[in-house]
Amino acid sequence: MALEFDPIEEAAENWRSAGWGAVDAMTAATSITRAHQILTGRIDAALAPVSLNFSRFEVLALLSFTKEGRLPLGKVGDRLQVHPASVTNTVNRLEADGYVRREPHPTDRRTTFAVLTAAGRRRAERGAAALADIDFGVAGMGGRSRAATNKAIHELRSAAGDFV
Amino acid sequence: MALEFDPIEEAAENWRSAGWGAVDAMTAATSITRAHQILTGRIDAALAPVSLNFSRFEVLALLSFTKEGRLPLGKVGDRLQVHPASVTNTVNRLEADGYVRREPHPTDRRTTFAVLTAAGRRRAERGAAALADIDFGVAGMGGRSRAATNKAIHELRSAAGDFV
DNA sequence: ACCAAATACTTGGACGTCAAAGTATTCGGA
DNA sequence: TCCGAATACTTTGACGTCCAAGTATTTGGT
Repeated sequence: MALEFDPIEEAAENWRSAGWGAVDAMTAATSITRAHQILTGRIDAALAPVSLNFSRFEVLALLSFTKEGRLPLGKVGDRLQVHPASVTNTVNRLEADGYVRREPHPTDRRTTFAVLTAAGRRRAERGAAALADIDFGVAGMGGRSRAATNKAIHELRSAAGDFV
Repeated sequence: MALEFDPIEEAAENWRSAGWGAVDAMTAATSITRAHQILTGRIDAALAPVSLNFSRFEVLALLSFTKEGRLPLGKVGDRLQVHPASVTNTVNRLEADGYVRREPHPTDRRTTFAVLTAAGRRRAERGAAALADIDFGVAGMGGRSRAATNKAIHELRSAAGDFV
């Protein structure tokens, strides 16, 4: 499975040879893509025994941080930065599993709340423990590297307009 | 769309308050996830006019770096680190668009080559130009940050057994 | 008060990814 | 030589994501 060489380094060499430019940018983009792939694999594996995946866990965690364990679906999408359709999908599944339930907004009938159930709150805690156990998938990355990554990506997110 | 605060920083605070631990790891994982989302969006948008996406472009680029513009499907998967089924899928699409064609291996009938066509080679070059134009999606990230990210993720990939 | 525009969510469709199973072929030890 | 194990790819199916369109409701300007 493991190659004898670093495939990203190899790609960078080829890129240079072809005179294609933006090599460091290409390397950064490819690295992030691969990192994401590694993390997703590890995280989903760690959450599977708790019958969650990262998206579902994120919703439960977000809800558990609110005062009342409830949030309009739209807010969930804003906070987690995912498409409204994805929120609907994720909440459907959480609701089917009994971790969340939908409730109408008392005055604005367009709005629906996702409300954490007791089971959902327990599930969020078990998920958090499972993720902490595997260091959120970044095992192998030193503390200094994590900080550097966070800082670098903070620049990217800022430039992308994630926040003011 | 843009929030008034950094949602990842917010999550870290909540995490800390809840006493959930591994906060820096959580932040790193979340950052990488978000970075990937930003890059994917930008890259796919840049490649759309060339009627490619990142996966398809990667295959064309990889083939164009080989001596004869051909590689067994399995090797493609190894190099790009994607599932065999994804390679089949991607090559199907490239073949339908006339950028690649399948050819049988002369001696091992289990093996199939993906062979770059002339149109495919041109398309790879246009794709590379389009990506260089947008700095592979990492615009906003300084050179120092890109290098730091590459180094940090190199650690992660190494620990994950990506190469020897 | 009215009605077009904005907002909130859901639905349906196109894709991409991976896992598991299926088919074909080659390898390697008894 | 034979046959089980390994290899290479495809197929099928479960998911997750986004976009575009559709429904319902509320806002806001006249």
